[in-house]
Amino acid sequence: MLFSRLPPESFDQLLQPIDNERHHAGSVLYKEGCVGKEIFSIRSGLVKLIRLGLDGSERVVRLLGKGAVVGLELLDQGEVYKHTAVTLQTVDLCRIPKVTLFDLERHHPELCVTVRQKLQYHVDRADHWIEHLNTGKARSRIAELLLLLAEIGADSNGDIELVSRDDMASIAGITKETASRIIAEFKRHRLLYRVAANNTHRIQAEMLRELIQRESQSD
Amino acid sequence: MLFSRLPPESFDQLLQPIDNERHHAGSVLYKEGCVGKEIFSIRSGLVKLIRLGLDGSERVVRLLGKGAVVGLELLDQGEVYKHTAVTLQTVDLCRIPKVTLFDLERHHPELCVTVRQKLQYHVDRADHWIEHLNTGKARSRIAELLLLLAEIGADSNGDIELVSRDDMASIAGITKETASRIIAEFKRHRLLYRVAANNTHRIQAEMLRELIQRESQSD
DNA sequence: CGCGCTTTTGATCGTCTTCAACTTAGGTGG
DNA sequence: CCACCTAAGTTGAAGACGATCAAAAGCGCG
Repeated sequence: MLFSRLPPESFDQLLQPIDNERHHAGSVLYKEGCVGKEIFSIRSGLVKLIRLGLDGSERVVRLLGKGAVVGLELLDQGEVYKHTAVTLQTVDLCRIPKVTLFDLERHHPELCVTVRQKLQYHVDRADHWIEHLNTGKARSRIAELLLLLAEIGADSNGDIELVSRDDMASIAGITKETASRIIAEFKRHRLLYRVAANNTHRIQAEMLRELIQRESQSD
Repeated sequence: MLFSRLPPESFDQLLQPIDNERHHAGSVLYKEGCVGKEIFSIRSGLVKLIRLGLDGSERVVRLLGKGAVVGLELLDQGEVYKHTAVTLQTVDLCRIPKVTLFDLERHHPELCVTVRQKLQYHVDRADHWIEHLNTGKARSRIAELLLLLAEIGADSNGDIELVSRDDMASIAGITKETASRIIAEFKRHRLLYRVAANNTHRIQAEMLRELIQRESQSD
């Protein structure tokens, strides 16, 4: 994670502690516009970053999993968070005070590069979001979403936990009804099926990719 | 720009030069997937970053103007560019070899923070893109686009240079015909009008914002 | 078991896409 | 300087896709 390249003794005399925490699904890590002093490194589970519209509607702008760091905007850009961060599953994370990061950075300048890489990851994810989750027909977008979930949120078996239809809708820029219909269609065609009592699902990644290709060439 | 906080003498003995260049509209700065050794700091004019789809279609993922730096992915992330960068207008820029940046960074560790801020800017722009240019009805999106152009690309009079209908379409995730119709409608309602022989236009920012609000509450 | 919430499904409606024809603008060469 | 050519933009008509509204079904939980 963020500090994996630092020697253990660097942590001996920190002014503020780095906490490990476990959150259940639906926990709000922080809110858009609120002053904050902590960033979060995700050890496991999925977190969504959302923006609230004037009318109260929410738009998901990023899904982040293991290894990602959220709240980095606090470092270079003022004291308020730019998104609301909500856990989508049970999430294990480190809560890192911003001052702690500054402390460590003073003795380990190379940490700045690590942070930059974490930021670059956000850029890459955002670009991918625009290109794949907000482009093309609804069917393709949901297919892309399933592939994304498999990429960043798969368990040891490669299985995924589906997000709510509302979240799917807000991710893909469609309505929850459309999302529901498409998921139902995918299940009927066996592109997606449940493998446990909870909402653990398995996807046919290759067939989903073929579907995406078909949809785009017909346009 | 990127080096504004560095002392002038830092540039005396650089191994490689920093060039100032002027490009006309339609110039390709670099291509997605190509190995590159230079980043670009924009002094004036607009640049688009695009991603190419499997079918040859292009998707604009960012518009950048004065002060933005493009190609930063080379620093932390391998040697190839992740987008194709194309100038939309006459653009003045600095071409900065990546090794030069590393050189300078060695003697000026604070430069790393500056780079981080430039990256954070990309994240902010990408989030804004998702929230405003890829959400809601086509009319709102085009209105948002005009506001964006005014924000990052306005001249000293606050006037903007319109982008092509194709670019509008690729930015907002709609078709060029729809973009054309909406621009025509805006002109009819005097939300937008030409102020010179070239395509310099003036917008009624406040009325556009009202339009956006109206559209979203009726959903 | 009943309550509330999410999901599903259906029917209708509106927006945007698509395809095609036409117009305009810009650039080149006669 | 104008005729021509090509690319960009405009406009219309048709149809598709997704949104919307409404109702029913499924599900978790007290």
